[in-house]
Amino acid sequence: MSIEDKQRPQRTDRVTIRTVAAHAGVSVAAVSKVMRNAYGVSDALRARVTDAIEALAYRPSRAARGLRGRSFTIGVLLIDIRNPFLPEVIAGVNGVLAPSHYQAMIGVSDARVQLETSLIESMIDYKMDGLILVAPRLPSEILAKFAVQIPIVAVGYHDASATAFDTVNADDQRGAEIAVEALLACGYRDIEMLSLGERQGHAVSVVRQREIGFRRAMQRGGLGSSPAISKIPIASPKREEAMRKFLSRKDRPRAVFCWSDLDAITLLSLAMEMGVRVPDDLAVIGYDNSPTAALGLVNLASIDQSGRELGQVATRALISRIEGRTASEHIFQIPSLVSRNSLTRSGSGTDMKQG
Amino acid sequence: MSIEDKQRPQRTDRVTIRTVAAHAGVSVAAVSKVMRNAYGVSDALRARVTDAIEALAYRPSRAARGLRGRSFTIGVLLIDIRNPFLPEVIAGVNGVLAPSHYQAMIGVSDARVQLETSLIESMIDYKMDGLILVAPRLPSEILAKFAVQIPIVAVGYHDASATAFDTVNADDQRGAEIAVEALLACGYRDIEMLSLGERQGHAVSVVRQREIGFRRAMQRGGLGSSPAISKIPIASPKREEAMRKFLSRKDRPRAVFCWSDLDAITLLSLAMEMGVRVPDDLAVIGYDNSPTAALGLVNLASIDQSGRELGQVATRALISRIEGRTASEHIFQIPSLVSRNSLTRSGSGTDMKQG
DNA sequence: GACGAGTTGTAGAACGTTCTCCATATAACG
DNA sequence: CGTTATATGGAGAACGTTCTACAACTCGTC
Repeated sequence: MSIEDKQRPQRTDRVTIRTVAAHAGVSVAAVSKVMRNAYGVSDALRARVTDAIEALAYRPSRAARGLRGRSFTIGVLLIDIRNPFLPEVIAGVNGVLAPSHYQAMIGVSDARVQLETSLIESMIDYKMDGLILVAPRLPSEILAKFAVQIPIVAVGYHDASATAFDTVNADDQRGAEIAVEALLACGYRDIEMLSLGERQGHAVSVVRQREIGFRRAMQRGGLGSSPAISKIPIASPKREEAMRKFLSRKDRPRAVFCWSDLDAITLLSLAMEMGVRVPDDLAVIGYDNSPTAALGLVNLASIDQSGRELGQVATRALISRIEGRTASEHIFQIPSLVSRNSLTRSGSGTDMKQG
Repeated sequence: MSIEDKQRPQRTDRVTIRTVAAHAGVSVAAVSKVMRNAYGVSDALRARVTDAIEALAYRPSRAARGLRGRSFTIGVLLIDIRNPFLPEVIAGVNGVLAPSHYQAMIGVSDARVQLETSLIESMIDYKMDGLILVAPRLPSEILAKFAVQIPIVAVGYHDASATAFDTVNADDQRGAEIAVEALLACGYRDIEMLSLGERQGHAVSVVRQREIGFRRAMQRGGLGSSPAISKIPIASPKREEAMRKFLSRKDRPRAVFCWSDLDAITLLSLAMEMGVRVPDDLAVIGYDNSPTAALGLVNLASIDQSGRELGQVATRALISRIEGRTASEHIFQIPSLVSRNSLTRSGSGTDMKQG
């Protein structure tokens, strides 16, 4: 039993930059230069190297790259993977990234601050080139601290005063206003908002922004100085319970604006079960214009904020930041209303857009 | 202008293993040993090092780790992020991983073989410790080739003869059988399956497996040797078109089994729009038991395969493989029926489980 | 009091890139 | 022909870990 017999695990001897260099008869540095198409490479050399790369099917190690320079990977952090709005954002990100040499790696934090922190740290430790955080929970100061180490773009995070990172948002205040205006236009006066009962809802969260917009539009419409906002728990047994309670209230409002389709759709469903007619007894308007809302069976009017576009814009912003921009950008998108039967019987099918 | 003036970008001098070693007054190797809790560390040394780690808030670089040893990251590859079945799998994966020191990074291939390949390669290049592929499109030989380089567990990929990687599946044949048996039990005889029109549907795909199960159960029930299976395109304009056509067919069957809730729900919706009553004119049963199916508004009977559990089982299998197992495992889960109104009026609410 | 066995710590070579200098070749110009 | 600029290729030091050898030290034990 010689030492050689210690079977090295699975040494599938990798094709490294050295292999390529040897095969092409040039130096390692030369290959690296070609890869990064850096300055100082003749056409002849480039050809030789690219041929060798092709012939050997060489792929640079992302781990090694990250150790020294770029990893050509951007991290995307999702608060939650169940909300149908988020896949749209991913689709936007992937769409922009596809033709580039960047790739996206996604982490899911399940809305837990601790996991969120550790995922961001991991992504930094992986030397990813930049981060897109979708609706992060962490406070702005902490994000700023991270942003020193890695370019960051936050989506669905309202902090236009942040200087260390960029933000990309739909104008959630305006979205809520549009919702209220639509309800007013249909003649409803007794309107309430169903919002999210967060443990720690900072002002930066989209939910709070929608509340602000709701209040403002209500006041502007002359409907009292402190319009009613009910908080619905996020977890499943209490959530339905709260909705049922809402639906069976004697002073139930005539119309309701839900912070998310997720809630609006469940509400619609419970309403049907409990014999509350929509929109005759209760008009409902949601947020996100999710695929389910568009189903004829559901037919939920909703505010559309095009997650896809948000993802695209965020990705472009991130890349420009990776490539050197230092001044922060804060981009706003204007949402629009998609009117459907839950708002008014006549609203069926027609998508009336509003600026 | 001296050379020093060339502002180094953002040198946030990182706390490295060397910093920790210096702070604790020990060697780099000692710190590494403590990190990996390797053999040959005294309690005193361990204490000194852990204190230093704590004090400096040291985090090992994942990039550097990957270069030499483990990266403590596992990659999850999703074919598609829109199918509501997939978030469940992720939840299962994250649940098992949470207490460990592993972390999941997710890639989304959008069902494109090329992107799938390049994502797998990227994950290998990142020196991830293992891969969970959910419903991959690549042929078994290619997966086997990858499996030489990195431990792989495939979920929703029926190849029990694979020796290079593990598979974790719900028994999709049995699931389809259960669906057909339920329809038969309700007295339906004229049954058709709505399947997926894939470009390249290999036998390993869950869809084909469900077709096989469908055929077998139909034959066993004495309903002809080649029962009808309609293929529905996956892309959006043609998809609805095909469903409308199906619904308006003169020889439309009395009951239909859909390969996925995704299709079943859209079908339900279109049926309502076109005045086809469910289940009176047409009974419908789906697959996946997605959250939307459970809505009172939708009330779709469906085969439940617990994506969460699949994710958990796959993760455990992967970890055991990472830690040395070489014999391949092929795990099967038995799905169950969740009966609802789309199957029969009386089915409302009660979840009748079947083995 | 020499020798093996066991324990604890360290030096230093990987790992696969990037990137800063530096060396050489060629061109341009007086 | 000498001098200077410019283009092209290469050497070799990082980057932050892991991990194999090996050194040093402590005990028994003969």
